[in-house]
Amino acid sequence: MIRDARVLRAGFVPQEVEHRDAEVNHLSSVLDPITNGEPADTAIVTGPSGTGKTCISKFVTERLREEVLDVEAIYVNCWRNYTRFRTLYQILDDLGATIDIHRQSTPHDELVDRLQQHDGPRTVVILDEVDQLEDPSVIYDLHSLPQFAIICIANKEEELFSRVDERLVSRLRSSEHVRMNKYHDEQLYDILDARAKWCLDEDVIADDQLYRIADAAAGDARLAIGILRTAAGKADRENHERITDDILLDAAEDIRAQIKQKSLDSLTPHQRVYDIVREHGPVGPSEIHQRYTEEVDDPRTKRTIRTYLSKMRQYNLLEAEGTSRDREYATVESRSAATTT
DNA sequence: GTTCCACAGGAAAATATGGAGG
DNA sequence: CCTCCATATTTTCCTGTGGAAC
Repeated sequence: MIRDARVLRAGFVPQEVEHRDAEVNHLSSVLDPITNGEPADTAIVTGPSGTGKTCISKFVTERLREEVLDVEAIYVNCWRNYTRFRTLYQILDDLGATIDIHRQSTPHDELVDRLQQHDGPRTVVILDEVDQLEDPSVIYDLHSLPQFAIICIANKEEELFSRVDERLVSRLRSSEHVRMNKYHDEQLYDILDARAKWCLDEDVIADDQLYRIADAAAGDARLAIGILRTAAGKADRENHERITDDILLDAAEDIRAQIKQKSLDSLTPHQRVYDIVREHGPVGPSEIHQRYTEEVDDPRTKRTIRTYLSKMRQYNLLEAEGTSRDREYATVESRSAATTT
């Protein structure tokens, strides 16, 4: 029943990108100078999750590599490589220039020097989730090297700009900016339909089911494809002829639970803090810490709890109201599968 | 207004953790 | 097993902010 499972996997780059012609062309035009061997500007791609930022960036660079012989593409996820050192190391590693770098004793500046001396083909560096970098100066490092074209991917441009210093802000403001919006339900349907045709046998899933997935995903393509993948996998394992509505419902729940669990897993065991906020409704920091201290063996200090809270805010698990003494934390209302009907 | 104080979050020092090499 | 080193986490110390009580 599943013809080609790759098509539904995360990170799959399709042959054709649906409904993103303008954005694809925009990004292509930024990289266009490379086809003549000239340096390209830095591009910034922003938009909410699941809008295809990573997808079109990879798509455009792959197409560029088909056109131009001498060009390399490097993809770095800054979420996983969130220090300046790691990011630079990752790039050098992909270039194959890390042979004699030992983490001891190699100063950061030498990594930049090493990149500068790199005289291979022109290289497009995709910095994904660049707003997760703890030290965004790595953008500056790369920005000054003409042999590297940079694509910065971030959720919100303001958050990106607020964290980099002045000189970089002014440079980034003048660079090309591709903004992505959430998909409409019909667009999402088209994407799902295309993937389903590729990956699944005919009649495994009905049109109206695809519509319902699109609806439940609320404009997030990654979520939508995840639901389809989970549903297809489950139907396959259980030897169903086709995807039933029950399976679909389960899959939608599974994916949401997975996403939340994934966020929770990346926190320390002291995530009890999250439970406290969930159980006691909107609540201020003092009360959180007080309750937390009572429930845990070796409590952390208030300052550390503040760090946890702000981390959970980043992960979209909590939201905060108020900026000073009036601040209260609450759990984020999870967009349920039944938001729209 | 003014004062007070809980709060946010940066910087740096202190401490825990992990992993390579003996 | 232990030691050493780098890295990761936590604590300490701190400044600036703005709501609340006066």
